[in-house]
Amino acid sequence: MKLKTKGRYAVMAMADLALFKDKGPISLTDISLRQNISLAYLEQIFIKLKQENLVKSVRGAKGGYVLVSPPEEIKISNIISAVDEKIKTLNCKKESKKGCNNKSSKCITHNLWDQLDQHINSFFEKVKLQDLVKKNQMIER
Amino acid sequence: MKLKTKGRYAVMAMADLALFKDKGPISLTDISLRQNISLAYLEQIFIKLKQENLVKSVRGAKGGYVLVSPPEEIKISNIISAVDEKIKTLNCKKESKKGCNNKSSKCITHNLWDQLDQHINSFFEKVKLQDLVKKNQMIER
DNA sequence: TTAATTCATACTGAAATGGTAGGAATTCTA
DNA sequence: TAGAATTCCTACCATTTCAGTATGAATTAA
Repeated sequence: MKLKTKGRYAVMAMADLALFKDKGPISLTDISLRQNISLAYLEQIFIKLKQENLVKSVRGAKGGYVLVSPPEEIKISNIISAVDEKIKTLNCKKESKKGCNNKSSKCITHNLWDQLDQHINSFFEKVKLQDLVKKNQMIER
Repeated sequence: MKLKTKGRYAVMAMADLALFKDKGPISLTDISLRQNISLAYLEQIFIKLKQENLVKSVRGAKGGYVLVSPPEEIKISNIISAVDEKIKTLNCKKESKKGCNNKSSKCITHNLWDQLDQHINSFFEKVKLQDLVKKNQMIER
């Protein structure tokens, strides 16, 4: 079970934005350099973050991205789900795939995976962007 | 973030074993039919479960597999890790890959992922095989 | 002896992942 | 007003990983 890079990078980039939130729009070039993530890839990620209204963009030279809300209001779950990292450890319910839809309704482990999903989601719900940056506040620059 | 089939199937198969634990060795053919998992795939899975001493095998006709410990002593975490579903949402620490090993030691989100891993693992630690089967006890035969 | 099983290993098709590439649109600034 | 710095958009692509198949043993109960 692994997180995908998109989810990770999204959180890292958002944390970066939070860290530098008083410096006006932050360009993806900057984030790319600081976090060591390919620019083109970041662009794709930010399209989604923008669609979900987590960031807003400023186009043109001196442009970049800005957080829409203060870091203490942004949940990690928002970020992860924005780049569609589904926390869905199992695709059981809907699709009558192998492994579920046994003779007798739900498969034995169905509830387990449901609970796991909830468990993970609740973790991401609890943690805010602010929690990530407060320790790193003055580390760079 | 998704669980892989190997982990899922392993838990399902173990639950099946637990459900029929008083019937002597259970063949993979049976499990395959009941849980609707390919036999050959189950074989691979059980090699690992055996290596980790979660099941023991009885070879030859009328053979099959038996749980080594009672279901109330088997943690889901044991099963999952046996088939090497690593709960390692990030490969940050060791390999100096992109995303970590920034200029300044750990990446901003490093701790987050560590905590996530712990969170998930603790879930799997808490749940025992017995918890899965008790509700299904007498459902099939 | 034969059928039912576990054991072992190699192979494979398809899908997902983790990006690149290229160019267009926008806007600040010199 | 030109050019540089940016976001925006979309297509493409190379690996890797996944989820299994396939094959052929070795073992043992009946």
